Amino acid sequence: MSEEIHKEEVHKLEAQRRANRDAAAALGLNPYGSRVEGLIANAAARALHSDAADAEHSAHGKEPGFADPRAKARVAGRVTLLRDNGKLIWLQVRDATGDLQVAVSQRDCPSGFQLAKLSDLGDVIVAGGRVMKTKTGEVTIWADEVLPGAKSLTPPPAKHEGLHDVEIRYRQRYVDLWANPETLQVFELRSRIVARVRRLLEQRGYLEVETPMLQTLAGGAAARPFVTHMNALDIKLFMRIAPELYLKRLLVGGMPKVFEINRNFRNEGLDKQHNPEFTMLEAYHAFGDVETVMELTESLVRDAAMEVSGGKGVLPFGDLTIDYNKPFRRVAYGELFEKAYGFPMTDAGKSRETLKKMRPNLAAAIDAMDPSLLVNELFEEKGEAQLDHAVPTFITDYPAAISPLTRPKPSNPMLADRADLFIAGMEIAPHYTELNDPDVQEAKFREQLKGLDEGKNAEEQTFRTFDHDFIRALKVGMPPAGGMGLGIDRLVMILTNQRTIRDVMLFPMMRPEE
RNA sequence: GAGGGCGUAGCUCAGUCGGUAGAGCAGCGGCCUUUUAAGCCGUAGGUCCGGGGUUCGAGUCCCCGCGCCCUCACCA
Repeated sequence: MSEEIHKEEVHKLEAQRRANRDAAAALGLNPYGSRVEGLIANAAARALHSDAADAEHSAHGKEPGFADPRAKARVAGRVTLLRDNGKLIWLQVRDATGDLQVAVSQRDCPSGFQLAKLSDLGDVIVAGGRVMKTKTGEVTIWADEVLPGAKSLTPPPAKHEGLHDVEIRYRQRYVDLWANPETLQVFELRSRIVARVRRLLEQRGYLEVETPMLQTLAGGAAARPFVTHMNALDIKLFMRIAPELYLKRLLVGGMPKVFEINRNFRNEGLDKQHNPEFTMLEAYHAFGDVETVMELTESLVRDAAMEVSGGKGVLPFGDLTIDYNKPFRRVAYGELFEKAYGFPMTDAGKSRETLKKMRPNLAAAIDAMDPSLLVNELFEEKGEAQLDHAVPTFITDYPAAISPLTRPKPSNPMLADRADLFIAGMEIAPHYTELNDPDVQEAKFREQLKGLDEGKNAEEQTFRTFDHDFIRALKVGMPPAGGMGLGIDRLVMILTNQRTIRDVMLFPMMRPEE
């Protein structure tokens, strides 16, 4: 590409920045910087300020042989404000810990002053000098050095507005992160939440493992997988939809407590709570049951809430104030059902009538429907709505008929040993007493496959397959176990008060540009 | 998948009834050594998302398309 053609296409604002960059280079400075020793964060530099040292400097600064007691600091960041007063330039420099003012005086720092004159908003610079306070009380580095970090050829978003355009925020997260400090804060919290979850699991003796993300069969959940191909073996592969069946194999092998925090991939729609790749914690506890893992989840969520709230355990989510200190509420599925409809879910006749009234055009289909399925239709319509969104709540005792991969309750085989945690109306974690009888599991697999012959499309046929190796593993003998799955993205949403999953994912799925 | 909203300067946004394209910030030139959304003087900047149509005339009205957002539906 010829230089002239290239220049013709360059936006005027970029051309001006290129000219400033080249002028800095002409001063003998590398506009893209190099290694710098002794950098500290802006927050740390700010903390070095001392009023006493300032006072001593103003009292005796002009005396010969004066030893300046003010701390020195060297910081680096983006230029977010730039006020040129002629022979004194004020800069605001932003790093991950916040903004800090830097003053560059022509008299006190002639070489840095030359560079400051050539700086543009958005440039990365390094500044060092004494930490002092201006007469208006702003902690400031009075520069004795200014060095280039990286030239920004791109004009930044409006300095006080920040970047509003959500599409640019997601597509160019690198701009969003520095231009909108709230964005960086969410992802710092996310990192701390995940670290805290991991630490608690380790403290409780869970071993962190990594199981295949590329699988020859995509099992462990009912979802459409992404399909890919492996050249070396010339085989079809699936991106995993869940790690469940591999983690259970590890229980068979004798690992007593395992967990994995990693990505799942589901080839389904996108909305405020769904992204095609998302992060899931799954944990399994041999010789535990649904109660064991409910207690685990409650501890994990409370612990993470403490981390985010600075120990208070109370956090806002939209209009709600959610208190994580109290024991999470537990409500039986049947209880919510009865509260919503005024009759027990065992009353199949009334259930059928009620559903027909709600969906008069589907009356024929409803007549043919299995009672437990129509109960669940009704439940999803009004049952979950009975929950208080401000109170973290486990829904327990799901009907066994809608929980095919869960053990029935020993005390009542119509109910399943399953509980789902809801916070703010969002389902964030299911819990199960896991099935470990190979014959029962095999029968469930066959039942799932059978349903496919009627009505389901060919695409679904291709990925609903029978996992023979998993049955083989269960035949070796898997201890009884409790298992749970926690949607990390949704947990982060709730704890950081973000309304959409995209705001807690650094690079959410977007349609490609052009 | 259905419905609705949005797309205008680098950024944030106005744009009335269809009548020559606007502001603030950023930029450029000038002045200024304690500014705080610095100030003052001057100045430049547009594929109005793309394509077609109606009209004497379209940012504005109509049609098609693209992207994003919202609501609903689908989805263990």
